[in-house]
Amino acid sequence: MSLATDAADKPTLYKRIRADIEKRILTGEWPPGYRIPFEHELVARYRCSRMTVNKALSELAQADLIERRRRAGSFVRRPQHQSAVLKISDIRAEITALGRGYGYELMSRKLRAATVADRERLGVKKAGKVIAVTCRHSADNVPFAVEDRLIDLSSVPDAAAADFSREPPGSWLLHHVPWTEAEHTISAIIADDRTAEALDIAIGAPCLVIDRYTWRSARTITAVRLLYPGDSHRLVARFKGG
Amino acid sequence: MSLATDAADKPTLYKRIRADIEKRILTGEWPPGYRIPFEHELVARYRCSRMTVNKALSELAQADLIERRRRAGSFVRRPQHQSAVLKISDIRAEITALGRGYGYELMSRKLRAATVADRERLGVKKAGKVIAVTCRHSADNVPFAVEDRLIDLSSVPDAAAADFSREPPGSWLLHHVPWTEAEHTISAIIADDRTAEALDIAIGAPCLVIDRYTWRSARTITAVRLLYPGDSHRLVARFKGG
DNA sequence: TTGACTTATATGTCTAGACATATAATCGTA
DNA sequence: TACGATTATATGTCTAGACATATAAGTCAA
Repeated sequence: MSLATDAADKPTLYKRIRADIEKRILTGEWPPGYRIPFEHELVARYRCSRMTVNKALSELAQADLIERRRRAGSFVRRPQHQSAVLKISDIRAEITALGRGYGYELMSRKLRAATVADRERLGVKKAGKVIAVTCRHSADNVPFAVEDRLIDLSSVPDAAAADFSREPPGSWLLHHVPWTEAEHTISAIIADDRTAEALDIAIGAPCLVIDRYTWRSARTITAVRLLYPGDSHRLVARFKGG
Repeated sequence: MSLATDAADKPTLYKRIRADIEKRILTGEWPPGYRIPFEHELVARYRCSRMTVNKALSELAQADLIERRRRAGSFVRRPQHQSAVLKISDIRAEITALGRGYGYELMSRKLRAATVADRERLGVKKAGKVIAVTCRHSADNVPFAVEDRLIDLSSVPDAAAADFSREPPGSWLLHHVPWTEAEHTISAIIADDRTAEALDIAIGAPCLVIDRYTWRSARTITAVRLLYPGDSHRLVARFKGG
């Protein structure tokens, strides 16, 4: 179970080392917590320099497959099963990347003192000003999503000058404000009449909901709710894993 | 705009190089397509060996921030906004990680020759045997999700011996079969009567749907559809970004 | 037993070279 | 002009060292 390295081509040495270790981890031969061989042991086994095995191990550590501790060694990490990671950024980019015509429509934009509900949604305590934007994105003239967004002006004062009549707020924020953390919540709801009209679907039809909160170093930047037609839109994610 | 490196602490050199470049990319100073300095130029600028800048650039390439091309140089990549990454693995682990009591119930398990519909769903052409499993997951005795899964026995022959009466097929597969690629599709539907009964919700209530296909080196392993009560369950993802 | 000090060691970073390899650019030819 | 061969060059990988640093483990005293 350990001799055969079933590939016949010859990748570089450090990649082979990395793949060997990865396989042992993925097959469970080296379970979580297992201490993988020290660098000097791998150096002996593969007859190479330490930099070569170091590169292999560094990449495994970067991929969170192992954890490296000085003086102690390198250990197989528990797989991060419970956590879900979702990365979606910009609807305009998403649609144009699909080769479809992007359409944008500002439905309302209000600058106001934060209401209690606003403050709750943004998770801030102090009163301040916010911008509330509602808009619609479409792909090839078909409604794609409606967006309901709140921007904390005390975090993003520049946003007061943006009117979002042509550029969607998501794109604007992406280019003007670097974020450090985001949280997504996905759920499903039934379309109410207002939503149904905006998305051109029937009342009672299912909608996919994505709520996203974005922070920069513990400061809320924006909270956004995106509503997609549930039976037509699909959020596709493809990735490599282990 | 280029002198100050606002940090006062002294990280290692390659990390400083990496951070310097990353900052220029993220601020847009070096836009997508921009050719960043050659390794030998960075070597001159930072007065270090090539291996040091190579390590910095390799990590940036691994993070998909830059693309490296032999003879041509390293180029800032377009941000991968359009792509979504979703990582969900094991419902049992997910529920126990939340500190809730996990419950599992096998509703049906059938071993059969693959029907046309099965083959289509799995994306395979040859006839073969499959296992079809329907089961229910619950958290603290409340229905959490129903699972409808197809396993390709020609890819996972060992699965024939597993009866899934106690262990959910997702967990079993996770521990027995390493996968290399997965694709998720998220959508929303209205609960039909069978689903409504299994999830203990009203007919017509919204459901969150996750379809997942898993491959190992171009071979389909399994196709699974998970149905969650749309208004109660929430798929939460929190992550750091840049 | 506990706490403080010392030591051994695995990883972290770095160097100054080397050769391999893919490919952009150039040049020559049909 | 179009195509094929050559060359220059930036990256890819690797070596055999070096010193730095965090820390597990051992030592010794209170």
